[in-house]
Formats: sequence, structure tokens, C-alpha cells
Amino acid sequence: MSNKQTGSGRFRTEESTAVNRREQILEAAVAVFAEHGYYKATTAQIAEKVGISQPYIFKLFKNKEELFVAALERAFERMIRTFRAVAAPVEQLLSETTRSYEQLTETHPSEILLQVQALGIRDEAILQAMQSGMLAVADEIRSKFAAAGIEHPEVEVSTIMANGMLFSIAMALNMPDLKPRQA
Amino acid sequence: MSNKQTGSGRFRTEESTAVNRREQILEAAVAVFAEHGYYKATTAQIAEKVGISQPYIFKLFKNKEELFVAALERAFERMIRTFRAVAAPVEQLLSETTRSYEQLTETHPSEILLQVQALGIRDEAILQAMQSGMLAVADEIRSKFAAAGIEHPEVEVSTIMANGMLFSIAMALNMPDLKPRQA
DNA sequence: CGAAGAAGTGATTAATCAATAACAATTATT
DNA sequence: AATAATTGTTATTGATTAATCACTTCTTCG
Repeated sequence: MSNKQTGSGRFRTEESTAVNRREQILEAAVAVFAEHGYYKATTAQIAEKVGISQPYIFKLFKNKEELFVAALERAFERMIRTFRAVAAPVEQLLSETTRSYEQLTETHPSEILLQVQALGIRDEAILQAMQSGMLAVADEIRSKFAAAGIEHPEVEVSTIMANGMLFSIAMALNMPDLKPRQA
Repeated sequence: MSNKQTGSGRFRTEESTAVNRREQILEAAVAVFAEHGYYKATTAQIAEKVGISQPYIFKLFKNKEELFVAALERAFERMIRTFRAVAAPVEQLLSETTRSYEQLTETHPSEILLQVQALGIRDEAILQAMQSGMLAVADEIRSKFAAAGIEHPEVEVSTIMANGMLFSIAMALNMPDLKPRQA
């Protein structure tokens, strides 16, 4: 049906299935929303970045809100995968988690900025996505810490989250000096 | 000129000088911006709350952006006054500062929400107001800590800021469980 | 081939709102 | 009282933009 591949054995990345387009749109959406914010970003800008017409976005996403939520969920998924991939002995688990987060802010800054954006958007669906995203991140870290036998996981998670937030905010506000000192 | 007072000796609070109106508008603006966010909040909503016509706002503020910046500065000023007023022995200075901040989130939640809102607004003037506001807050705390002879003021300030941010965000996202554990 | 379905576009519109312009009422000053 | 200054309003508009509609083009396969 929609699982297409050319006979040559190579993927034709330029081929456009709805699934591919969805991904392309999401990637562009992350960048555009991060740069301009939810309300200032236009669907036309996102479409232009992908190289499609503006109305076509609405064939693949019900509306702007749903597009933003999907982009946000994408960011949270990567973040959770990142934390899940952390492997370190107990005594370095905390510092490695922090390091791993800071690396994510370098490899995918737009996804981090998107999350900072979302903190202030008063929209039911977006608020809910933020709540479950934040909860999932905290849970992921907590369960890792607990499994490693760390004493007070909730306290450590809280510290990580607080410093991570300050780091992200420092980045969003372009205030490097605001970044957390030590840990 | 504009320093008016009735002969009775009582202030006529219902009298409306431009200065009074400015204050009323700012107060309404804080509430409306905090509730709906910068872009969804309308100048008509703010005007209605004050009981004036929508265009009159533009007699006292150049535009919406300037109104938001003024509201934001108001929030930062109160926050700095709050920290300045903290008085406690060295060993309790840190916990008292935190307590004092959390109390502010209860007495003036809208001003805190306004600051969270502002984190994500990509607008030059608002970004600048956020930068100098955050800097002023950090400096205020740092100088107090330094004066009290606290060992590594920058580190402690960083911790306070990080936990304060997490607290505010937990509030904005309506996620009480996200609030910092211990300090 | 030719029909069906998938992928995509141009034109348009219905709302929304910040901001201006032009005017009116109120209050102070000489 | 007349004038000036301040405080305020009504009406309007120009710009923006998410979303819909009505089509078209391309691809696949019986």
C-alpha cells in the first residue's frame, strides 16, 4: 500500500509518501516553531521550508495545534531515548545524565527551545503534552536512578530537572552566564 | 501640574490621572497576559478589566510590546524588592530566600506566570527585559550572599535560581509533583 | 489502457486585532 | 468666562493567517 521502495535496492529518499512528508513537516516545524514561537511561526513558513504548499500541511495535520503537539512529542521522545541510553557506574550516573542532557542541547537545540516555548503556551492540548512529557522524562530518570541503587532518587531527579531547566532557559534567553554552576 | 489631591485630605482613588491609569492598566495587563499569554491576550480584554476603551491603552503605552515589557519589569521589581527584604542569620539565609520566593508565588502568582510566559517569547524588547531582569535578580541574591560571607555565592545563587525556575514551571504547568524536593 | 487512489496545488475567506484618526467631554488655569 | 490641557470615546482599517474548497497531477496495478 504505502510501503514503497524502488527495485534498485537503494532507498529513494526523494520519493514522497505521506509518512515521509509528515516527518519532513515535523522537522521543519520544530525549527520554525523554535525560532519564532508558536504564534509567530506560520504554517506558510513551515511549508516553504519543506518545499510544499501551505494547505498541504492540513492534509497531514488537523490543525496548527496538533502539528505543534506532534513536534513537541518528538522532542520529548528523543530526550527520553537519550536518557535511556545513558550507561555509567553508579558514582557517575548523575554527572553522566547531566552531561548527556547538555549534549542533547548541542545536537538538537531546536527541540530544547521548543520545550521552553511550550512552557508558556496556554493551550489545553499543548499543556497536556507538556505534562505527560515532563512526567515521562522524570520517570525515566527516576527509574534508572532507583535501579542503580541511588539513595534518594526523587531528590536527585529534582536536582537534575531543576538544573536542566535553568540550562535550557539560559540557552533560550541567550544568557550563558546563567547556566548552572557545578552540580 | 499633575500632582493632584482633593482638599479634604483624603486621596481620591477614583480620580483618574494618566499615572493612575497607567498603574491600573499595568495591573490588569499582568493578570490578562499571565492567563492568556502574550499573543492570545488582547488589548480589549485588558481595557475591559480596567473599565476603559481599548484605544485608550495606546494613549499611555506606545504599543502592546511596550505594555508587556512594562508589566514584566513590574514583576521583576517586586521580586527584587522581595529578595532585598529578606533578613536572616547566615545559616538560614538560603532557606529564607527560597521561602520568600515561594511566598511570592502565592501572593503574586500572575507576576510569576508572566515571567514564565516571557521565557518563550521571541521578541527583541521582551528578550532584553528578561535578560536584565534575570541578571538583576541573580545579582541581588549574590550580593546578599556575599555580604553575609557565604562561601561560594555563585554556586548557591545558581541552585536558588534553578530551583526557583523549576518551582515556577511546576506552577505554570499545573504539576505540583514537579516542585523541587528539598534544597 | 484506464480507473482508482494518493499526493499535491491555487484561490479564497472568515476571523481576529493592534493601531490610528477624528472627535467629545471633563478639568484646571488665568 | 474663556482657554488650554488632559482625559477619554467611537468608528474604522489594514494586515495577517489558519483553514477550506475545488481542482489537478501522478502513480499503481488489474
